[in-house]
Formats: sequence, C-alpha cells, structure tokens
Amino acid sequence: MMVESASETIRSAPSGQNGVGSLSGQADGSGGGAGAAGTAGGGAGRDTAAGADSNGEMSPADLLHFQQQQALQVARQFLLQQASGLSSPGNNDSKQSASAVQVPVSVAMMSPQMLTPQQMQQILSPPQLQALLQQQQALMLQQLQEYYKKQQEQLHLQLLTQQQAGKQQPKEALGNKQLAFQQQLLQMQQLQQQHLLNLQRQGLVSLQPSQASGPLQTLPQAAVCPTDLPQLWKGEGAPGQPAEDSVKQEGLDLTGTATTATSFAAPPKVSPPLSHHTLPNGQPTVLTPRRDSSSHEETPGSHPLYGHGECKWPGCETLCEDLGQFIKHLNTEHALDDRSTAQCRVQMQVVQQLEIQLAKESERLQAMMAHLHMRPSEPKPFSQPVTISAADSFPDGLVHPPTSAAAPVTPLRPPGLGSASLHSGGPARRRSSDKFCSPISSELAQNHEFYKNADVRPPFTYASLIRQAILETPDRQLTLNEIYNWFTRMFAYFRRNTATWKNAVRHNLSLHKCFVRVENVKGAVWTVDEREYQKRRPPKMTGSPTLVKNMISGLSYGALNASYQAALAESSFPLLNSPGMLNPGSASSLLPLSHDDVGAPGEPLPSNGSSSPPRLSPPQYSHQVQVKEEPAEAEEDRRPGPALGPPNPSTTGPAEDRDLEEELPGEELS
DNA sequence: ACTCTGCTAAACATAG
DNA sequence: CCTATGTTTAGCAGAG
Repeated sequence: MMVESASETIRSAPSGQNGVGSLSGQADGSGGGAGAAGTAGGGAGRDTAAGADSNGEMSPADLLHFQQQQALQVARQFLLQQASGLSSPGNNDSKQSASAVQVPVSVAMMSPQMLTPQQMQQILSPPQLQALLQQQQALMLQQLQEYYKKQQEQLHLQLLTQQQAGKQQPKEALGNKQLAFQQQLLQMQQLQQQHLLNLQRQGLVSLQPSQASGPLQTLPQAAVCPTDLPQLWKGEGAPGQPAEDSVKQEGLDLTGTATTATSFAAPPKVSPPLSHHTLPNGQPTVLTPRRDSSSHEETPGSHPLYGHGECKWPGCETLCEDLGQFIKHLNTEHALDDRSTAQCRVQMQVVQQLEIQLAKESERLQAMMAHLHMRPSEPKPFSQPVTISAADSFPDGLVHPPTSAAAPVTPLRPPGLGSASLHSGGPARRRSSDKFCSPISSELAQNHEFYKNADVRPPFTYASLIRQAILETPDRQLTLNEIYNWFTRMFAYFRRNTATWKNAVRHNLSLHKCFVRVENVKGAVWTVDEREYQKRRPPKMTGSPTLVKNMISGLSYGALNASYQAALAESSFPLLNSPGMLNPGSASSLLPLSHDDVGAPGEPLPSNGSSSPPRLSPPQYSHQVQVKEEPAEAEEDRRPGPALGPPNPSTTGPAEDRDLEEELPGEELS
C-alpha cells in the first residue's frame, strides 16, 4: 500500500517533465520551474482570451435573452396596437393584419408578459402571426448583424495587433494565436447560428432555405466550431442565467429543454450551400474557417468537402467528376437529415478532440521550452480558447464520441526539444536530453511516428533505447540483430551510420550490467535487468529532483525499495501518457486499463505487435525485475541481491515470487 | 577542478 | 578468412 502511494509520488516527478502541461505543479525544484512557467503561460493565455471574449460584452445567453425580450416587446406592442385598434402607419405588415385582428379586449388587456407564445398563437391569426414574425425577424436580424459586426471588428482588431505582436514570437505561438482567433471567429459564427436556431425554435423565424439565404445567409454555415458544441447542444445553458429565468417567467421559455433537441438541426444547414465561404458579415475575412486544414487544394472553385475527385464527407468517398456533380451529390446524399446531422456531430467531436489534444501538446511544448530556457517563452495565449473548450467539452455527458478522434492522434511534430535538439546530425552528444528520456516509452509512443520518419537523433541514450526495444517484446528478450532491427525500424536516424551506432549498441550491451546476455537454444538473447537499470538511473535523473529525493530517502529505508519504486514510476507512468490516454474523453475509461498495463512499459508501441494481453502485465513487470534472478548472471545479483531482496518482495508481494517460479524454468532451459 | 555519464572509436576475442 | 557478436579500453564532451 505504502509502496503504491510512494510510487505515485515518484511517478509524478517524471510527469513534471513529460507531461508538463498538466502536471506542472507537481514537480518541485527545476521541474517546478518549468511547471511554473507552464502554468503562468496558461494563465496568461486565459487572460488574453478572456479579454477577447469579454470584448463581446454580451454573453451569448445575454444576447439571446435580450432578443427574447425584444421579441416580447414587439409582441406586446403589437398586441397593444391591435387592442387599441391602432395600426402603425410605418408598419407595412400591419396593413394586412389590421383588418383581421379581433383581439379580445380581455386578452389585450392582459399583461402581455403573461402570454406564452402558444397563447399568442392562439390569439393571433396566422396573418397576424406572420406579420409579427416578419417584423421581429427583421428587427432581430438587424440587431444580430449589428452585434456581430461589432464583434468582428473587434476581432479583427485584435487579430491585427496580435499578429504584429506575434511577429517577434515563435511561429507556432503565432499560429496558435491565429488558431485562437479562428476559434473565436468560429465561435461567433456558431453564436449566430445558435441564435438563428433559437429564433427558429421559438417559431420566430421560419427557416425556409430560401428565406434563410436571404438576409440570413451570412449567418450560419460552414464551420461549426467544436468549441461551441456544448453551447450548441446545451442551448442557451450558458453560465449567466439570471436573465433567462426572468425571461422564462415571462413566458417565453420555449427554449429550455426543447433547445437540446432542436439545436441539433443546426449543423445540417451547413451542408447545402457551398457558396458560403464568406464570413458572417460577408467580409472576406482572412480567417477562413479551416484555412490550414488538410485540404490545401482548396482552390477558389472548390469545396471543402470535395477533393481528389471524391466527396470528403466522413465515410462517403463517393467519386464525383466535377464540382457540380459533387454538389448535387452533396445535396442529395448529405442533405439535412438525421444521418448527416449525426455525422456532423461526430465530426465536431473529432475536431474538438483534436483541439484539446493540440492544446495539451502546445502547453506541454511551452512548458518544456520554458524549462529548457530555450526562449523567453512568454506565456502564450493560444491554448486558451481551446482550454475553454476543453473545460466545456463534455459538460453534460454528451455522447462522448466513440473515442473516434481519441486514439488516432499522433503528433507528428518534433518532440519537445524543439529546434535546438534537432541539429541532430553530427556527433550529437545530446545526452542532456537523456534527462527527458526518463519516460522514454511515453515520449517514444507519442513521437514514434516522428522518429520513424525524421532523420533526427532521438534524445535517448543507447541504453534506454536498447532497454525499450527489449521491453517492447512479449518475452522481453532480443537478439542483437533484433535490437538492430528495432533501431532501424523505429528511428530513421539509425538507418545511417550503421557501423557507428551498432558498435555503440554492442558497447552498451556489454558495458551496462543492466543488460544481461542469456544463452538461448538458438543463440544468445539480451534481456534487461530492471533493477540494475534503475540502479544506475538515479544519478541521471537530474531533471527530477523529486525523484532523486525520493530515491535517496527510499534508499535509506531500503535501496531496492527505492529503485523499485523508480522502476515502477518509470514503467508505469509512461503508459498514462501514452497517446490513447491523452484524450480526456477516453482517459477515464482507459485509465483503469492502463493501470493494469503498468507492467508493460513497452506496451505503448504497437509496432512490435508484441503485446500480449493485459493479463501479462503484472507478471511482465515482475518479470523484468525477475530477470536479475536469472542463473546466468547470478554473480551480479549476489552482492546487492540478498541485501535488497527483502524489501523487494514486500513491495511486489507474491507477484514476484510467482514470476520467479514462472521465469526460472524458462531460464533454466538454457 | 573533479566526477559521473554517455558517445564514439577502435582493438581484440570468439564462434560460426 | 570473413562476418557477426561480444568485450574492453581510451578519449572526448556535457552536466552537476
């Protein structure tokens, strides 16, 4: 038990480095520095974004309420007018309605506030209603447009200033800022859409496509910002509710629950028009919704959902010869229906997941850079909007997408170290980076694609790489040649200079006691003695004082205990960080699993096909520890073995013993 | 300045 | 003899 918790704390130490973003606060010492920087960054970002947001002055909910109020007012006015037999000359609509109106005085005298829309409908004749609606529609649209225009101006202003400021900052920072702004923009669009929906819902706006394309055409379409999902689906369930309550009491609360259901109809409108690439105000904003999306071929005459001659609608891939055909296809196959909306929804989730991922990774990068003192690394606002979205992400147990987006996220950009370490080339003595390799499997897992393709020297020591290679296999043993293969398979860098690094590998295998050569039937294989490996690690863990401290304190109680904890820390933590786990959505469900897998450090990398079922995990782990017990190198264990022995079993408990039993026979084979 | 660690190079040994 | 595999030594460099 105690061990468990202890290992937890240890685990947190490396995490301070690796998962800086989230756990920054954890690490003390130097790690703490990085963490502090990271958090500071986040905070600043939040501020900035908050500022951007607050520029709106009105929250979506507020705006909606305001509009509802307006609608009510108009309605009241209308009723009053009708009741008093006055028809306002300025109101062209009133012409038709005036004659038809026979509003019971009793009703008219009722305070209009008491009227629900339904009541109004009962009271008013269709023509009257229509007139009313049109009137309101016009009014609201005007208001909306004014509001959004203002918003956009502000946004653009901000964007400009930010871009200028951003020039001195790292590209990615700028990119992120832009992203933030794009998101804001999208958010705005979403807002508009949402309002439209609300109007629609309230029956205040009829949504004939034709009509919608009229004055409303600038409102919805294209990008549905995932960030707004919650909003969208929650209806106006925004934080500030007081106004809403009052509105509801006034009777116009059609929205409430219905919202959730109806709002769903929103996205669909997205599909039909292809001409709408302009932004809300018709301004050809610089910020195209998905300007740097994968579809670079997005030429003027193209459609975001059309590329390489096929429909890019998720899961569609229908071939279309030309744009026209595609559009036809789009309108027929992906019209506004349940399926399309559902797909749209899923896509939103996907995007949202990606954005969350991006935010996390960015944050981590910042923290890493800060920690490395690579740059001033001012706090970047970028992560902010995403952060918000992340916070909101699944507010109300919305259908978490079947993790659709979850797993596939494979960051393909250079690992944390940034350009500095990328000068790979020559006799890179990037040992320093070894600090960061503590959670090697995590780092590897996350950037595995990157290393695989980029000719960049991995920031890991040969020893750790070899270990990783070995541990990745089901039986945690490899021949020299297999190790070579692993290197070349996993790292583009090791496809060159073979003589050099192979020599180094051999050298390391021989040199380090942690690598144990085991004679096999068909030759010799190499295994890892975790205990030895961990034993020599502590001094290296400069990056995480916490860990070192723990190790030291642990040593005082029992050397092995500490090293064992360290082993635990290293072997288990990375898994929590493995790509799949990064997704908040899936994390919760996966975590338990990962915990089980703790024993299999190699796990994260699927490449090897290794991995035996999870059940192996506990055994696996002890297995590693157990390796030392191999008869082959009994000599090594002798010294530390006995002394360390006692504490060890106590921690691992029976598992280890069991493993011993399992292992020994196998080993004795040789 | 010293030590530790890691990398590279190279010499050497051994087995197939 | 050649090659693959291991072992060992030496020098250099970065970091604490």
